[in-house]
Amino acid sequence: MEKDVKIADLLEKNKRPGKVRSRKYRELWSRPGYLVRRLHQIHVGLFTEECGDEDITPVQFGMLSALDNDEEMDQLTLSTAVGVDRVSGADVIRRLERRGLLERNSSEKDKRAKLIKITDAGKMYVNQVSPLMARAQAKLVEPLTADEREEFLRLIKKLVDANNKSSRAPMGSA
Amino acid sequence: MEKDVKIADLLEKNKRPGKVRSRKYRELWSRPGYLVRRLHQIHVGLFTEECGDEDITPVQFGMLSALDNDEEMDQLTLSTAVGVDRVSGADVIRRLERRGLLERNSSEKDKRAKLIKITDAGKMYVNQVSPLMARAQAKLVEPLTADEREEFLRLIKKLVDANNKSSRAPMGSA
DNA sequence: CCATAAAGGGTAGCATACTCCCTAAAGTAC
DNA sequence: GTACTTTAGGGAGTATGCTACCCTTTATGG
Repeated sequence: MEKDVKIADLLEKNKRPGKVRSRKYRELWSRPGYLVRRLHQIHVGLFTEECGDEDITPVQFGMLSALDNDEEMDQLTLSTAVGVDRVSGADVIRRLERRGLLERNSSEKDKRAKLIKITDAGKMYVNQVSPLMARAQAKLVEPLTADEREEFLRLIKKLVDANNKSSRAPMGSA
Repeated sequence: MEKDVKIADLLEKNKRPGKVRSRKYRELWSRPGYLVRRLHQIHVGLFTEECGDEDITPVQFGMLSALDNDEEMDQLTLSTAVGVDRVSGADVIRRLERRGLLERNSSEKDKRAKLIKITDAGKMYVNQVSPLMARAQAKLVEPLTADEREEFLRLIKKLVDANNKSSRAPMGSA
């Protein structure tokens, strides 16, 4: 019954951890998604290193940046512009409101909506933190040559643009 | 007093939202860190789309992958290998243990350590989900040409390698 | 006008990903 | 061997980023 044995072996092999799968993404560091997650962690680390004394996070600063042109918008519009879903966005807004960096007022025209506006304190805060944020951004891509940096930014923009719909919080503007 | 007015204007301008700061990272989509965060969200979205029915997340799958060679390691070593800090790692381990995909036993040699080992169920699970994971990885970089994909992976690996120390959870292997 | 659908928002709950502070065990110095 | 430091882990607390469900208001179709 040599044949049966071979079939059993094949079945067994199919379940083994060492099963020969598509080699392509076998190692963690060969998985694009893994590398993106790691680079995101690194960015948060660099941002915190530069701006941590100011007690602010990348998303919070992104939101203040989006408001820094004095436009007033509802929570959903703001969240979409920053690229977070409305629930996370509402959390961030609450924290920034608590610190007096933005205002949250009920809309007259649409009683459902809460309109968000940056405060003077928020504007000054953005001006104060901007250079630190810029330094964190620069550090992130510093290991690349100027040419590589340009190419990297082109490629990642292409990926974000093309895949935008795959995220629950698609970018609004850009 | 025209002069005074001008100075006041300058001071005011310095606080204005529209103050001319370094233009480089003024727009959200020009900030590398912002693009990385968005691409990370997109990857999680794609992964969930492909593997969501299996009730698993990228980090959980990464951890099972790291254990899939039957090596036994303590929680810290495992967390480091996967690129998360020990607290997040312990959380993930707890959830995977609850589902019977890995085992967590106190070490004899070092009474502080908990040794983690993948179970047979875990190994079969990895084999089952691997093709779905691979599809999510492929989709993430699909918008690029083959050449661009290669270059993108080279550049992001370079960034992760060079900045590894900036993250709280530096990669162990790779 | 009225029923229904869509949109803005809220709460609850879960999963990463950290912080800080604590305990216990192991290693090191003297 | 005793004191000091380091290491593995636990617990509490915070921030992002989701899902799911519910309520209210607005818009739409007849």
